[in-house]
Amino acid sequence: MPYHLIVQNISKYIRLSPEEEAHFVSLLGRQHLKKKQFLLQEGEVCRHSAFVTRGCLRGYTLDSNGLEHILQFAPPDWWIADMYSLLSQQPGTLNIDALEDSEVLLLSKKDQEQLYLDIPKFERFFRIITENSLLSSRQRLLDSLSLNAQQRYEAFCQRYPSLIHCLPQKQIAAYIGVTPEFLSKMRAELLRKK
Amino acid sequence: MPYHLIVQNISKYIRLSPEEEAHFVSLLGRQHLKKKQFLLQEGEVCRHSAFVTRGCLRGYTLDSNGLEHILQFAPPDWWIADMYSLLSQQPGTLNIDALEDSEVLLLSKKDQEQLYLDIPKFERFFRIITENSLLSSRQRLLDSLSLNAQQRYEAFCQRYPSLIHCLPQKQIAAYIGVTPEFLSKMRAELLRKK
DNA sequence: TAGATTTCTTAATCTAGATTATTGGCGCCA
DNA sequence: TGGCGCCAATAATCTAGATTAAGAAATCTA
Repeated sequence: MPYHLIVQNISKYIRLSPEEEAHFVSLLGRQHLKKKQFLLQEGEVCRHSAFVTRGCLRGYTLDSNGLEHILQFAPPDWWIADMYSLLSQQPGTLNIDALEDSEVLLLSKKDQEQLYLDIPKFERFFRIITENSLLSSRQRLLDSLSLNAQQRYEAFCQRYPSLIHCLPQKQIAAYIGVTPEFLSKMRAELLRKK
Repeated sequence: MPYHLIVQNISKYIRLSPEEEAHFVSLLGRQHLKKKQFLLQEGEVCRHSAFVTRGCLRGYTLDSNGLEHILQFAPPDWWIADMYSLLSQQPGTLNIDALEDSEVLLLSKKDQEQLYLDIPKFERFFRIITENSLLSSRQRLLDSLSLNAQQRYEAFCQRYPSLIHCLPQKQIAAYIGVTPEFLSKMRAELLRKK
């Protein structure tokens, strides 16, 4: 059963009766993704929120030069979606793919809207996780405005300690906003200091 | 009466009965701010959400070199707070001050929590405005990762057309993340092209 | 197992934007 | 009326990080 993780995730913020819990779980789809497989591609309309139960996904965009800019990594116990596209139901700009073989649970936009009406506690749940996302997004924006590349790398290491070793460096470089060459140089300098 | 603006803001997302509306309005405090006056300073605990009815506020942090980094401008009809501090009730890092003489309506954290219990529709309201904040925060993060200074300036002009003329250039420079000197140079180049 | 593909490193060169300094304009107010 | 403080413009110099290139190492694939 891959459901205990999501049930536990929700119970951090709201308390569901067994029936409510069963109803919620019945709405969830399940999808396996192979490494490099897309959950969502630029230009598509995002129709689901995804909750990761295994593996690791990433959300990124391509700029006009074809460079990848990573908005978010999603290891297990995290939610991921193209929020803009999900909310507006317009074609989005986010690509979401799997960095390794992964499994996600899917909640459709339609079911989510209905859930707000059937079990209003879910308004609270999604309000709180949206607040948390907002906090981390703002913190990252501040980091990108006020820290240099080395400080951003250190911040990344603190925030995602589990990912440093399992992720290829070019992914980390794209996340902190430098070229892989420059990250390599920084790492060499950090090593030399110790 | 400064209340019609906030009532109208809320009615975009939820429908309140006259009694609910009156109750909500009765919770609001009112504060006038002179130009340069602080609503909140670094190190304080943020105890209110503020809704701007007149003037313009800004939220910014100071980095280790004393440089200002502007997270948000808040013209009338916008909400502003140090979300991190408001949610955690820990001392925050945000400074919020008035760029011109302004008026805000204040909703205390305590009243906001109680409002969620008394009128659950407010869960929905704040979920939606938090979602919208998240969208704009992510978009700005992407801009800062993928656009150069000139493109960020153009994006700013599109997003805050009303502010371009009433704000001193150093505020705009701090927002888009360049020095005032460089903004001046870019503006000169843009003029030359036309 | 070889060959192909991707990842990481190092190094030389280049550039967007920072830093520092100087100037002039403009409002403020004693 | 003049002096003071703030703001914007310009220009010279400097630097963090990009770009380009090339080789070594690791991983995939047949």
